[in-house]
Amino acid sequence: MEKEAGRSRKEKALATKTRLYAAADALFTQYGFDEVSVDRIVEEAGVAKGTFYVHFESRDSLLETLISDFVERVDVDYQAFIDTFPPDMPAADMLLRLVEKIMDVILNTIGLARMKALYRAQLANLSHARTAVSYNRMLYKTIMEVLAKGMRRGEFSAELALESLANHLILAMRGIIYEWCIRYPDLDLQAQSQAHFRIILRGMQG
Amino acid sequence: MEKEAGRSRKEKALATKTRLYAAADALFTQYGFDEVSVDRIVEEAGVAKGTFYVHFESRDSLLETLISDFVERVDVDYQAFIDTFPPDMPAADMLLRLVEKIMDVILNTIGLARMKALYRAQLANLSHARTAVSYNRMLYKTIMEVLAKGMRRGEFSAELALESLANHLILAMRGIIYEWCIRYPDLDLQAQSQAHFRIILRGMQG
DNA sequence: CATAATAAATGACCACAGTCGATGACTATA
DNA sequence: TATAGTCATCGACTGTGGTCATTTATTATG
Repeated sequence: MEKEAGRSRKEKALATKTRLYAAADALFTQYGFDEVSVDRIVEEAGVAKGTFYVHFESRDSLLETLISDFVERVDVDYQAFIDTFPPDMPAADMLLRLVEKIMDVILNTIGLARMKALYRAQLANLSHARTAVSYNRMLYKTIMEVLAKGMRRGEFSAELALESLANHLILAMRGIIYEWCIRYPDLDLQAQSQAHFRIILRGMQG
Repeated sequence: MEKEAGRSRKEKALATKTRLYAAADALFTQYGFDEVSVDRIVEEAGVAKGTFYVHFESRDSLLETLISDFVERVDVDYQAFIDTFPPDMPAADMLLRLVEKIMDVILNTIGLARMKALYRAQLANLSHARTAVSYNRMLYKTIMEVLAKGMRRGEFSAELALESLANHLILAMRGIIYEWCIRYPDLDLQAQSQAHFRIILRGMQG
């Protein structure tokens, strides 16, 4: 009885959270991100406003979760993408192609509005530790793999640690994307990212 | 009469705007940035709320202006700082020292809160074209100068245009600062920026 | 000088994010 | 079964950024 009943209570709570999540997801997709209020979400989910804040820290944090989930789902493709390259392709070239692919996804699937909202939410966050790092762990892993391959072939300077290199690349990507967000439409994301990464990869080579 | 009277009207308007600006500046400095509401600002300035929006597009835009002005005032130093270097110092070293100085100012003078607020405001902006680019024109000019010196000495690859190089450096700086903002306190701004710029500058060398 | 045009200033108003004490359905214990 | 405790839920409430029709003071025109 203890477990049965206990689960039932938590189950209901989880169901409520899921309803809120689903409602928000649907509304955000249908309308913009700035167009959907918490009031509208709770109305759609059929719960009171206070309930929202039982399950989510804030509107921004829900937004962050939604987008992170979305991005994570997309991220899975990258590994498969890398596997289509000829094995003798230089790691630097692989990374350039990977960056091109990522920017393509950002341009055509994620979009400016979502990206801006995500970056803004992350800046608003006070307890970011988890989210900011984890939302593209998959990507990080993929980059590491390519770097390791290049390292084995002696394509990169041995002075720098693998993780350090990966961090620099991720950091650079975020930098370019941020710049794109605040300068749109004056910055060509593809051209700029390719040029920037060519410089960075050159600087990493042995 | 036309000019006299006309000026009088605009003078009053300007005086009101200045009062708002000064009140906001004082309040923002005294309390945090997130702690000061428009209501509080207009109360301090002794005007109605609507008046605020006659003179400023939004709270964020005022914030942006305030911080930009602050940053611009600080920027002036950089030129003088550069001039203290021995003339034969490699341009790359100069830039590394410059970056160190800038990050020092960000860490010890501007601070995390202001920086976060600025970056968030820029992401919220819809008509960014001017601000985002202009708020560190002085810095841009300084970097260009150092780059030009290095270029003349053949320290950088001739393939890349001067402006393009400067843009990459500015972009990288913003990227690191953004990363610092969202990962604080897990990221050492000085160490990370030095390492990152070493890579980039290496990638730019001929 | 009277009157029309202009634009700065106003403050009631709105929608919104987020809070918190109250409520009552469920669970654990006797 | 009775009782005490817990916790998801509620919704009225607060403070916020931003709007807008209206008022008020100044300038241009007859």
